Amino acid sequence: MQNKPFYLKIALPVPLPILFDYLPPNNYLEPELPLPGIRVKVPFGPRELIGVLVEVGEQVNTGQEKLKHALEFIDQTHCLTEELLHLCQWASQYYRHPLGEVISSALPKRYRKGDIVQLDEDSAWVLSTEAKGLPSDALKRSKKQQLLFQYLLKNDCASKDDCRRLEISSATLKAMKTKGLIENSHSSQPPKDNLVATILAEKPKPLNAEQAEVLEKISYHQFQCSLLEGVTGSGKTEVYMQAIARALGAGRQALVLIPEIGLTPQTLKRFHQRFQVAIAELHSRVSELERAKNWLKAKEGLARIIIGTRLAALAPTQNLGIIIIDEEHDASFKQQDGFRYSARDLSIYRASQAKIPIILGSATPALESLHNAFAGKFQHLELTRRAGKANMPTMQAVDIRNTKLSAGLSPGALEAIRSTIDAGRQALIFLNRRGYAPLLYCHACGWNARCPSCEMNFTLHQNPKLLCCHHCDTRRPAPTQCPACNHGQLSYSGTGTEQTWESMTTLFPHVPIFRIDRDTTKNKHDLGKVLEEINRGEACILVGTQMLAKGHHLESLDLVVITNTDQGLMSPDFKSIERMGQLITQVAGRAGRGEQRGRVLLQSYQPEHPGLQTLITQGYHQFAIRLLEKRKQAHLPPYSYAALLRAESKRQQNAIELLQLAKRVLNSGHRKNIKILGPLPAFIEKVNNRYRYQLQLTSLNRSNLHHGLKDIQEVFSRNALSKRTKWSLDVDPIEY
DNA sequence: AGCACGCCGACT
DNA sequence: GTCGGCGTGCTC
Repeated sequence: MQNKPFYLKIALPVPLPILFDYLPPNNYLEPELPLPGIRVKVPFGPRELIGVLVEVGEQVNTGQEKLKHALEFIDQTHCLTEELLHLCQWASQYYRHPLGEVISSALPKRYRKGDIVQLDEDSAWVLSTEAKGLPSDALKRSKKQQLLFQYLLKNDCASKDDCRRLEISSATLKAMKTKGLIENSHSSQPPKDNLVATILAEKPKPLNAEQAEVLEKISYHQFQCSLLEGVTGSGKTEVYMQAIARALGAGRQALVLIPEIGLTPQTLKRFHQRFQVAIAELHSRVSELERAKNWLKAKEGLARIIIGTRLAALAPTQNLGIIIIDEEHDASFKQQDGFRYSARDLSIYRASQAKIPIILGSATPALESLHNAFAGKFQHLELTRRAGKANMPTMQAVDIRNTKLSAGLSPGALEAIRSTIDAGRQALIFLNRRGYAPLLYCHACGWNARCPSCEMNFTLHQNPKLLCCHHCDTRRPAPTQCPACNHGQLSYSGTGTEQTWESMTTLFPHVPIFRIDRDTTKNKHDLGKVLEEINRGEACILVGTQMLAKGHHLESLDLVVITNTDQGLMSPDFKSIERMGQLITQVAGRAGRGEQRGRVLLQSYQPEHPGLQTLITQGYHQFAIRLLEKRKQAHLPPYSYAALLRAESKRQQNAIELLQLAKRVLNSGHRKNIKILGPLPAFIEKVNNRYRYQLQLTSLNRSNLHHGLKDIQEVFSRNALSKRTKWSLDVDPIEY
């Protein structure tokens, strides 16, 4: 028995920036103190909650009379590893978010509910005695059955992962089981050593000189952050995989983060084909149970590669050896609500703590990353050549001033599309606008269709004929006459994907036209199917939004037309031009991946815009250097630290007043070195009947800003208005 | 965040 | 008379 009384300091999933003190459970008589990281069930007001033990203390911060006994310890050993608990604590501080909620978002739902998750005995398939006697070509009538049969003749058993890699479906397994050819074996997998032969399922591809040089610069025995800047198609993935292989060879695990959109079956297939180690997937498409199991496999070190989206940045590991962040500039690495963390930045900190290498890869690095590379904080690695015979596409601005556009396309662009089709190749029309037209109005009285809850224009959709608000979910039937003056005809202006698609079918009646946007690819399989169809290589025209911009390999694509290039040049958000450059470069990267040189046309009303010109003539890297120079002059990130305080309320005044309060807090405190901008209305001021305002804070001194944020939170915690008004803090925002 | 408590308006 | 609107306060 313990000779001193002790108290449990517990993080609970409530939005309060404190730990709660509890007495140990009544029946707790163990001689040992409980370990931080275990889950605890506790009474909390009128309800019961699952929390995580963060500390065992001898003092309490509250009156003794308030103390309650915890109900029970759920775990025997830690649920959150020490490393992960530390990471959560750091993130809670850095992003000014309550620890309990940070921890809660690190845990899979099953764990949050207090479930005990168990791994089933790793079931593997073996041949039945009967099947062992069959001749080796016995199953030649079924390709997949034959494949597994042959595999099992050579190897004794096939695990789930093996089946997955061989692309054996559950239907095939079921069929073979019914026929009595295979059976389940509960013998656990043979322990694998770390010889390259047992890690790799296929030979690595030969590297070109650049790739080999880059790979040699990764060091494995210390913290090292490398920015791998490689043009699209330069073979970054191959570098990742070979770097991962080295970490695995040293008996360690690898964590791979990929943007939401890039996590396609094809990407996963490449990893499964290359490695014959257990791979745990962690992303929102994995079921809750499976996610909990994969999480546990990662924690136990059973999964050697953990691959997933942003949420995998908080996956537990046993002995992590390397982290890869693919497409590190991608916005999906930043959580945009609740605990607003950057999976990239969190991972960099994680790597530094674990003393391991981390690779940030992108063809279009974020300005912060480039800045860090130039400043020597990151190792800057470059891949400048496309693998194989592919060349970089040529880019060209098309002046559309005083030009008659049809379906948003200039005569020159149409001509280019026609000749691409005539040559039997494919063309992509890129426009970032779903629907038929972004504006429906009355030519007679000037009425226009507006969403009543957002005060933004409705987008006209034609099939089905609806007015849709792209900011909230409001949709309603499109009127056929003017609701204001009863004029019989309504007009529309602007062009969306639906309209472009329609015009293309009229202009090119014998050419297949594919529209690819959120409306046409509702479920995940749709996109895969269309891409498969496209990659058969026949001449066709694609009309698509951002969905098409990233990651997909389009072998026969020669021409890309970007119709509304200027969109990114006019936004008040200083980051929007950076995003525009990234998007254009990424879309352009879709073209000319085959042997044909690709061509990109950028339609613009300001073709002489210096930023656009730099991008076109000198490429993304020079474009980025130019933008960095401008940011430096304006003391904007990455040359200063930024945070955004957002407030929203049905009452406009509440949102504004709360931000004014925050402003007063900063002004009256000793936080002289924080620049305050606002309260300003958000880019879209009203969404869903709620007014949104923001206060933009920047400082040359991070700790100064940090303390300012603390002051604001401190005042808010004692303020009534802050309870009536929804507000949030965003450290290192990516959207303003 | 939840959940209880408490104080006002329009209903069977 | 009560049902339920949400403003306020508390959670070890």
